[in-house]
Amino acid sequence: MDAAAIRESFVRLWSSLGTFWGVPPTTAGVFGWLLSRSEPADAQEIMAGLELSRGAVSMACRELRAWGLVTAQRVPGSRRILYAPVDDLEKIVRNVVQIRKRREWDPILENLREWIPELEADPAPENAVFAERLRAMEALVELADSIVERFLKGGTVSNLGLKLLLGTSRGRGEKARDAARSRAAAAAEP
Amino acid sequence: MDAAAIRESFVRLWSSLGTFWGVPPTTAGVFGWLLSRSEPADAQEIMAGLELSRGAVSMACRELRAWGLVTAQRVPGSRRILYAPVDDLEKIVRNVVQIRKRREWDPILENLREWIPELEADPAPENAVFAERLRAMEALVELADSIVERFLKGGTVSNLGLKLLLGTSRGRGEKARDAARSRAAAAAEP
DNA sequence: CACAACGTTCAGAAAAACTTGAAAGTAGTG
DNA sequence: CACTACTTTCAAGTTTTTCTGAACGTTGTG
Repeated sequence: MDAAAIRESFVRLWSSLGTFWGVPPTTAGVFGWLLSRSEPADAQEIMAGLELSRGAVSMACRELRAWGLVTAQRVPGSRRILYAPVDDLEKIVRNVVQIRKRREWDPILENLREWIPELEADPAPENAVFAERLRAMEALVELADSIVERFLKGGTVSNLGLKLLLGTSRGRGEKARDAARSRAAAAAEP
Repeated sequence: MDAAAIRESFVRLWSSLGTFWGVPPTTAGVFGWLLSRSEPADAQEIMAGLELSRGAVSMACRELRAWGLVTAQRVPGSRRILYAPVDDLEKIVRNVVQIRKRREWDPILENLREWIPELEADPAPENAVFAERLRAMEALVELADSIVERFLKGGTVSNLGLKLLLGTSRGRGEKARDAARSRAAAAAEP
């Protein structure tokens, strides 16, 4: 498989990954395509490279800018805009996590906090189990929330990772992963 | 808002959450509906409760069983099957994470490991940036992988959470979250 | 064995999500 | 200001995903 084929597969993979972080495949594909190139590209190049319509490219780039995943720069003396991918992976993860948290987790927590007292006020016994489950859920979401919050505010990914990796009890047949782990930790903290 | 209305909103919320963990809304809705009840239910009740077709209920329940989120139990002396939601949140999270990891992350890692050496073998200089990005990505995915692996194999959620919460540097204006955190930690380790 | 009571399957309908392309907007230029 | 070179928008079309329902399979019963 040569470089061109790898690039193509990579873009395909990245496109299909879109669902995972909540954007349409084309949008994710544009980001992947940008990542696979060493230079920024303008809309026409993206159109040509991915066989997309002008409109699709425009919308994908807008979305990517909104996620903080690409930067746009105007070429002086022209209306052309060059798009470059943000390639700091940590920043990418942070942006995605932050936006999804706001969009998805925060509303959940709000709902739970509103529902639980109302359910508890209702004396019907068949609600007890439901209320209890909601309470457990609230606790878990709050916990997850504070972990994510801490990640967003502060520590680096590798920091976070190392804490977890080294701080927890060992000796459960983990040897196989040690090599990968060290490589990962070293590379993630450049 | 009375209990019935809360139940309804909860099911709606849970349905919309389906995308988040990778199942169709109806499937997620069935799980939410089961969670909102204190007793197991059979297919007919689910059909009636959610206005779904027989087929949809059957498929949703199969899927939920495959994810390890509901248990099925036959009523003795009848063909009827009662479905009960697994309500151990930690188990739920673990199952979802495990399945998604297998389906989505593992293939990514395999691809990266295959592509990187091939790209490095290609002398064309415009591949250097791409290769470098793939390496960074590999490192991050491997790190994430080992964290997830550890979570799947071992520590409890609250364990994991506490390690992170208490082990990392403090003093960045975190006071506001302390209350929520303690409640969460206490409730998650019953 | 035949019938009743359920569960399962899957081709096709319905709905949702995505993309296109043509029209409209805007910045540079002579 | 008129013209060109771009980008943005959005209604309509296309593709993908999800749901339905009728036909089929199984288990229990008399």
